[in-house]
Amino acid sequence: MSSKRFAEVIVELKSSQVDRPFHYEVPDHWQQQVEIGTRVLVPFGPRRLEGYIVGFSMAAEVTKTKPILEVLDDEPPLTPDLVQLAGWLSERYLCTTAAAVQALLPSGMRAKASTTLRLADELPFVQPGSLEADLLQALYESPNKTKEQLIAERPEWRPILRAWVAAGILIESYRIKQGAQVKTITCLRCTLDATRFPAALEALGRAKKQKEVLAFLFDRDDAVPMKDVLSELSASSSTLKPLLEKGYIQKEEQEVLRDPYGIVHGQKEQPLPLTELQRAAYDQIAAAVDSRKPETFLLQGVTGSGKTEVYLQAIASCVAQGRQAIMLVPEISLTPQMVERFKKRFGDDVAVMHSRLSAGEKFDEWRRIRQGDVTIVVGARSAIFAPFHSIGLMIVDEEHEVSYKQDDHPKYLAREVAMYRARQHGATVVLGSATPALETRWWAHQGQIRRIEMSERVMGQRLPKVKVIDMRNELQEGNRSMFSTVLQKEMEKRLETGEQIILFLNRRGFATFVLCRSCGYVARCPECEIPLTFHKARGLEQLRCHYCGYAERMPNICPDCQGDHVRHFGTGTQRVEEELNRVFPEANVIRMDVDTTSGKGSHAVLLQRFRNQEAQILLGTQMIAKGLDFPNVTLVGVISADTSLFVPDFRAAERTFQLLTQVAGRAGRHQLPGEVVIQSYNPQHYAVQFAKKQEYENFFQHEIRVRHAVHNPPFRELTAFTSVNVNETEALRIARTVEDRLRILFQGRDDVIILGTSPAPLSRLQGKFRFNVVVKYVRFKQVGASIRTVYLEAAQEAQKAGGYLSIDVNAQMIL
DNA sequence: GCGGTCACATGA
DNA sequence: CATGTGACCGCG
Repeated sequence: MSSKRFAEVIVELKSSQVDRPFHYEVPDHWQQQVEIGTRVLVPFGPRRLEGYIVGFSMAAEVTKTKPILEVLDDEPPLTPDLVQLAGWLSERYLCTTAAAVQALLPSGMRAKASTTLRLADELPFVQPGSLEADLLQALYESPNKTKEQLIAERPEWRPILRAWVAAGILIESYRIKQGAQVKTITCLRCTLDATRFPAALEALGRAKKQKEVLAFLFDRDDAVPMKDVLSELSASSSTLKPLLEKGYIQKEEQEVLRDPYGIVHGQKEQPLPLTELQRAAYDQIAAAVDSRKPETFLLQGVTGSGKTEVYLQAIASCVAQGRQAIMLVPEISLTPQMVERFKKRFGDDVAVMHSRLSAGEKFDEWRRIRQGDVTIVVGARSAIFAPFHSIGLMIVDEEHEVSYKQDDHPKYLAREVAMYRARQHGATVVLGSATPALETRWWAHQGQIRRIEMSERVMGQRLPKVKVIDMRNELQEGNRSMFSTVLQKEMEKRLETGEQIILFLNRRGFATFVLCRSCGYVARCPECEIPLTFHKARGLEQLRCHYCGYAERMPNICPDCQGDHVRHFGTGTQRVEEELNRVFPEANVIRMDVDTTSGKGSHAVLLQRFRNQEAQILLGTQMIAKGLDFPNVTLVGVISADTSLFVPDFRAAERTFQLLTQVAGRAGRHQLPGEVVIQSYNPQHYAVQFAKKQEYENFFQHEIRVRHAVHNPPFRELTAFTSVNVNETEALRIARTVEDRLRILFQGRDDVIILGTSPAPLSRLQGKFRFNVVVKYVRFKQVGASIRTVYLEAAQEAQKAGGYLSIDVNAQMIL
């Protein structure tokens, strides 16, 4: 045998102190089974931990070692390229390798090792009434309790347990419990062959039902699910018992995959004919996939230009080459209709991945991918980690969406992960949007990305007419309603003709805060300092904090000046609904917001009702802005374009433009011409003006100059440190430490700008103080190592101070 | 991340 | 000195 190899294992602990490989001996009987990516159970100090093999080293390099205790899977969960990806994630987003590994595997993958205890023959002598006596009694009474359970019950038993194990009074053994279980169903099989079957049937005598069951199973070659047998023959399980006892039939467990969507039966849908523009886009993408060289496209197509059909056909051509494809969509647009479209085109070659699946369902979809049962994945952000072995194409639809940035560690950006995997696999990335992220459009301008434009709508419909209403004039003219005269008139028209209306409430940031019109008092959450929002449920007027859930009654008089002019201000969907009921009492309204769509599937139900024309007006927030397509909608109203413009965020203009453009795109996608009314107190703002004309390119030209002037993306990348602590001075101190160290490290570097310590826009969340330090730099490669050092050191100090420090590399939003 | 251990305070 | 408590050490 060649010289012994030792496994380098990353243990499942998310602490920077242990974020390095540890060496373990591979027992001979596992030599064949372990490879890079294998999940193992290893001894780690006094504990047993799950870990992943990330490499091997030779004996000479190893100083200390213990043997691997267990190999946890038949097939390694991670492929070597995923191990490499985990390494990259940890470097790019400054997280531990363990955290990266966890992000790229389905939740529920984690196994739990538990320790069982058995009393040896020799019993300990214990003082009656002592801790030891209690423990001994517990061990007798519930011998199946694990060591972990006992310690959780009475922590003071821990040292006794340790002593008894050392003295040989207790014998430990461990058991592994998989997180998500492989689901099995019980099946029945006839054990008899043709020679013994007649005799057995005879022997059953007058047991008619038993004979039926036996004959039924004898006719089948395969095992049949028990519940099918019972329902088919309308037998009960008691019929089976004698057959099992006689050994004529046997039970066996068969693995099944949970399939949350089911297989779509019937004819697979055929590809649709492509327009000239679609054909041109398809040809370029398919050629890139063929070339097997990594390449990224920006597919910039106006709403209704038919991007999805291009995606579908590009995926088909990729799959035809024996390679796999990943399609990312924003979580919100991962609707049943969307999934159905893929299932209809590709049948059961498709796996679906999103956050609303149960842990078991996720695990099973993941296994279908890993085992090669499917070639296509449709999913939200994390689907970019699908464990395919040869990816040909990755599509990021609506690539500008903020939801492509993960909000906890590792705070990855799906678009970047796609581009990294493309380099690993020689794959093509397609970033699709009508309103691309400014960065993406800029990279296309610079030539790093190839841009394909689709500027015409497939059906040749005209873009909707957009009117911008200056709300300041309305107020001057004495219209105190939230609907301008124009919007109200247009709505009346639609209600008469029976056409439908979508009302969009741009509620980002400041919603319905409560303000005293006499003294300016604003009701805030005592914990978070965030303006409370007004809610009305079952006649009860309440103020609630959107971040921590705090609630109080709506005050009648101002707590500050005792005046009686306290009003809720801004506009929430509920208030618009009330106003609608007042102005148009005969109209049916469907309201969609967090309150009405919390239940599972309620989102889809409401949309279906609107589609069935059970209501003339659909009223909602961002969640109705995209992906919707209703033939009978001819009017879209935006109550106020302003709210998102004044969010303290450099992307506010971009977001507002994108939102307004998307919303406007909802109108008139079919035969009927569409109209859009945007109300604003700042109608002259360029984001509003360019959205009105649906001019992305002009908006881009304008905004890019703004970004350049103030050194914001795409000219610099932003990384944000957030120091969090219940103690304000400590939070501030850590943030200042970060700032000071960064200033020292980057002294004299004009490619780096440090924005000093400032209270975070959400300065108090859940009773904790938050301070931000933001670094702007040109190339992460040139600053990453320094930022990492500062982060690791300061994070440790923050922990000592009872708080924590988090980091967001390439932050999309500073919160 | 966390169990073990060590240094030190507290109390009789 | 026994016992409790908090910091920190090191895991292969």
